[in-house]
Amino acid sequence: MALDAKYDSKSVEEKWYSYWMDNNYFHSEVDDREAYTIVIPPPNVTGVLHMGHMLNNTIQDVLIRRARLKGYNACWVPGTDHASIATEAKVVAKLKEQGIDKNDLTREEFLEHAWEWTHKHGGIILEQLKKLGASCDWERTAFTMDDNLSASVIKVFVDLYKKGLIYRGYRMVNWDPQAKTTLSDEEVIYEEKQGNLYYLKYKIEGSEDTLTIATTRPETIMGDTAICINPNDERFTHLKGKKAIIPIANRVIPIIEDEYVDIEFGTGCLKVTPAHDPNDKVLGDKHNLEVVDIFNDDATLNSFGLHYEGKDRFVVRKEIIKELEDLGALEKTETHLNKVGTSERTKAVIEPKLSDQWFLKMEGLAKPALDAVLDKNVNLVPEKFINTYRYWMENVRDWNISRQLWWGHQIPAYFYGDGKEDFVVAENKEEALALAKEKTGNTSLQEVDLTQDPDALDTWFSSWLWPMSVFNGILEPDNKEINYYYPTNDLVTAPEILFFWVARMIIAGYEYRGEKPFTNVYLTGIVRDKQRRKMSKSLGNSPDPLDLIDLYGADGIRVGMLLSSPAGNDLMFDEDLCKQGSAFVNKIFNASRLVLGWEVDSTIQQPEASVVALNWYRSKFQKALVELENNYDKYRISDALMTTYKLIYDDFCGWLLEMIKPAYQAPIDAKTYQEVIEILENNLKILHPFVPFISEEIWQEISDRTPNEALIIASWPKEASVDTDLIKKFEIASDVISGIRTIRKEKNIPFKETIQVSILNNQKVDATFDSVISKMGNLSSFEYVNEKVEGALSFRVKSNEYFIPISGAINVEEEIKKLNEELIYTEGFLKSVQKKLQNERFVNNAPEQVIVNERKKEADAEAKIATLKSSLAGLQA
RNA sequence: GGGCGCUUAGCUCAGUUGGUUCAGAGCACUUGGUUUACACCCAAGGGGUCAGGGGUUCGAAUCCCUUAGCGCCCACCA
Repeated sequence: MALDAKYDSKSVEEKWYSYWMDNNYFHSEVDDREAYTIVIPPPNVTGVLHMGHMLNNTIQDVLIRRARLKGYNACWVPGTDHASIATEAKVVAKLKEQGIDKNDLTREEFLEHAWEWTHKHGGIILEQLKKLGASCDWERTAFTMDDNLSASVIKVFVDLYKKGLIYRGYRMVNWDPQAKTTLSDEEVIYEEKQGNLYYLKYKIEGSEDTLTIATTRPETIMGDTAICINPNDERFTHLKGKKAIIPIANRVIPIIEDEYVDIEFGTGCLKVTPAHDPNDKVLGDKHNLEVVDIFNDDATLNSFGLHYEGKDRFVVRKEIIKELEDLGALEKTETHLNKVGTSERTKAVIEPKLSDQWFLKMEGLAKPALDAVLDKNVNLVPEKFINTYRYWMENVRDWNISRQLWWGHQIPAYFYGDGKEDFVVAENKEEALALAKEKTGNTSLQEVDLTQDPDALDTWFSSWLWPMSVFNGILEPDNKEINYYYPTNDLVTAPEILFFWVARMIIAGYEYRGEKPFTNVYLTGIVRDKQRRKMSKSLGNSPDPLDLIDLYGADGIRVGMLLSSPAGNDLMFDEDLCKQGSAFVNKIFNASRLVLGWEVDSTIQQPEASVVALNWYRSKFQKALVELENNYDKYRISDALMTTYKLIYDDFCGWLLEMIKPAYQAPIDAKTYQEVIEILENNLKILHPFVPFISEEIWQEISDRTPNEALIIASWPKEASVDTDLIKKFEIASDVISGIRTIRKEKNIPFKETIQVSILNNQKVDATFDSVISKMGNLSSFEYVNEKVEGALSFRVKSNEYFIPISGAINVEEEIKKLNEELIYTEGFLKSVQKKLQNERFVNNAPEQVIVNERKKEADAEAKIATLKSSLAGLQA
């Protein structure tokens, strides 16, 4: 049973992934075990894997694999999101390349193209996840536009409408002029941009006076319907009741008064453009102002823009300033830093726009979801996000859920007339017709008289149902799957979508099942490059994950990603971490190769050193197991990995294997071999969540396994007691070994040359690891003596003194100097401890345990000083 | 403008309710080592006045105040 000399990640990873798939280990069915469920944050159906997905899905796979080993019925549901606006934008762009304009297509034709695109590119990302080792239940792969998921969305819409929570309203919304759709507030990203503040002069009607207003948007003057001043502003008392004339347009508008105006800002005069600014809209409503919309859907000016008609808003801004300047209406221009809203998807500058849209009332819905997090029924990890979540929930505004897009779930509202209220909401046209007849009393209405609202729903209006809809829990709320798998356990996602998605899933969960959708939310950080820049396609600083997998192996990348990614902290991705990851994999491989290469001889007695070494390692393993449990409980995945890493690298490879290793080409005794194999198997179990491929490979090399015995479905190591005493004793032994090594190094004694070591006998010396010290130090003898060995090199561990007799090798001067330094330090240390103990307030106030420890330190230091002094005396004699 | 968080070794980060180890880890670095599983290795070692200042305390990286720098979220000041 020999392993190849070199670990070949590629063939190993392909082999075991197929094996796992063939044996259906990833698939979960309802059974008697406790369920452990994760639903994937569904990536865009036409997206490709990026580093963020790598991090995110590695964490999910670690959690799901560990749960599987711990005996849970682990179910990780994969799937994709139709990503309405993003996908539609891609399809529109692709059609444009082919010379096709979306506007020339019917909805049906466009959707055909979109589906074609989806079928062609859809699911690539899921195939990529398989390369990473993701153990998703692929039989459950869902898509937000699958029939039952779509039906769930429509059912929920109709239900919320019936409950009076969804309404249609004419409101100021965020308009994306590139995608030509509205967006929710969350889809608008505010960016600070250096712009200008323009001071424009408006003439006062019937006089030669002017007033000056400050604006960042001079191109909207054609939409002005008032000038507003603060009634308390004495500078403008003379303007009250007057009218102003818009330059260029020469339209007369009233000067109104409102305390909303900040006297300090700009000139204290504000132009009011109700169609293009949310604040101005509020003012307009209050003062009954006219609303003049000067933009087309693509943010070019319409006929109200006069001679600027058809030109883009930013072009007009430049041109109109020139014209105003020529007219003498531009007083001055100042630079001004302002926040510009841009579309999350298209990056276009958002235009506030008045239009009829569908909204969901959020306030009442948000309450249980807020409480759930505040009461820790849903845990956010790290907790710092609770505040952010709370603030958002407490100030949540109605959600604009309609999009002027075709790709998505079409809103189930049917119009039968031109009036604003001439519609009904129903799950299908048939029901709609019945409702319309009832509502209008017009029994002659036909299906052809009904026109479905052309708008689609916001993507997040389907993904907020995801944890329920993937188990068909909306359409069949009592089916056994939803009852079994819901609520899910952990959700692993990015903080960027805390509001978009996480908060809304919690809301939907309580509304539709009266129960949270998940118990824990692990929020990952953003993957950045070494210069702290966010990894993005446009910057070109993001490596292709598949290239990385080729280079370092999936196991290596997983380790690399996890090594430095505490929850909520950004991850500075560095390929060196992947190198470290693959080095670790290599280490595991080689250590296993060593063990599995040993020839067993059942006639050999088990050496004493092996007995104690194995006992010691089992205790270290148990200690690590406890630590792991603690790390996992707190979702400290990188700490869990580090605990495992150090156990394997240092304790298993560095110490245990060296301690039990037979001489070169010599066989090993059967008992030690059997025990080390058991240990190796336990190691593989705790390694498996992090490095699933190499661990399965070694597991299967150890012996022939049936499919029921694969590592992926093995059981987590049993907990046992930790012998802390043994661990402490070993620490002393390893210090002794280090002491011997140091002297070997200083005196240039090669390891192959055996040496003698003596130890000054005292009651405190413990002999448990003597055999190990002998072996690891390559000692010819390890003797207990009752007197100092004259003329030998010495070193001390705790209050024990060790001697290595080497003829003529001692530099007495140097030794004395060294001992003196150590003595001075120890005496100083003792003094500080004693000072503390003599301080009454310390003794009275400090807890018992602290004082006991201080006394122990005192005693140890005193003993050490005595040893040092006697050594010095010996040398000086 | 409001809120939250961060600042500990060259880098990335631990440091639980103030008290076991003159502050820890991994990586990087320095020195030495290769016929013995692995140079993707082994051994040894250097490196921090815990951002600055002040305070509370017997005792502060940890609690309080303050200054500076950085980051994130939210918000309709033209």
